[in-house]
Amino acid sequence: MSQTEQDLRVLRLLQGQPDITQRQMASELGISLGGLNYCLRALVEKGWVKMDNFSGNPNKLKYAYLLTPNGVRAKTRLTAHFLKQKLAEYEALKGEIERLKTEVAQPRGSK
Amino acid sequence: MSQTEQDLRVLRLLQGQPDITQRQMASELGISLGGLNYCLRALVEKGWVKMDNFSGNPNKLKYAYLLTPNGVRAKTRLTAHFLKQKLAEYEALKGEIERLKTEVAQPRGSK
DNA sequence: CTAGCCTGTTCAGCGACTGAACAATGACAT
DNA sequence: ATGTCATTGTTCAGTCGCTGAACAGGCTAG
Repeated sequence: MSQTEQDLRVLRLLQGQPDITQRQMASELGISLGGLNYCLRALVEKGWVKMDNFSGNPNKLKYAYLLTPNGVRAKTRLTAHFLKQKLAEYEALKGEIERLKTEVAQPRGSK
Repeated sequence: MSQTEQDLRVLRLLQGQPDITQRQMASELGISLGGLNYCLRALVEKGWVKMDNFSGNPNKLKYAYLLTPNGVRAKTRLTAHFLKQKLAEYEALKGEIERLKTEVAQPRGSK
């Protein structure tokens, strides 16, 4: 999976559910905790996600992961980008599948 | 891309064109020369591909990359495997595309 | 106060590469 | 023969996106 696609999946998850633990995110996306932390850090670095202390207590470990305005814009842009890309993929798969069917039906070297 | 899919792409390339340079292969597959060499080495290690000196001269650098009998069997098996997987991917993409269309049409936070 | 649980953080290691340098060979011109 | 050059495969340090495991800080129940 490409990094930008992973980004979009995280953004989608957070927009619907800002108060979610990193472990829940990781499980939802099917990756490890360390891996998710790595992705999330990159999103914060890009300014797309902000980690806010939950309920205003400065010493709590639990965070809310909020999309910044730039994050919302990025999500819209990425969504459009992947819609386009996935439509192309879809068409490409048709051809790929036909080719595979042919090869399975008539393997070279068969008698 | 998964390693096994990359394997299949290399096998397909070689079955059609055993006398091809590593640079041509890399270019065809859209990866670097070092990367292709890495993949190819793994295929030789698995016994799916044999590197033969071209034209019987033991000191030539140019090789022919031949599929072994096991290589041919592996290619058939992988082809069937990916046919099945890609049909599933195809179905999954339909849903994914519909979801993306909805999000593009009705972005959250729009007035 | 202590034990246990839930948080996020960190880090060594790994797989699949990239990019660049390198080395061996053959062909060609001088 | 000798020097140059293009063409080949090989090697290696470094990067990226992770995994799995250990770690540390804070809350809650007993």
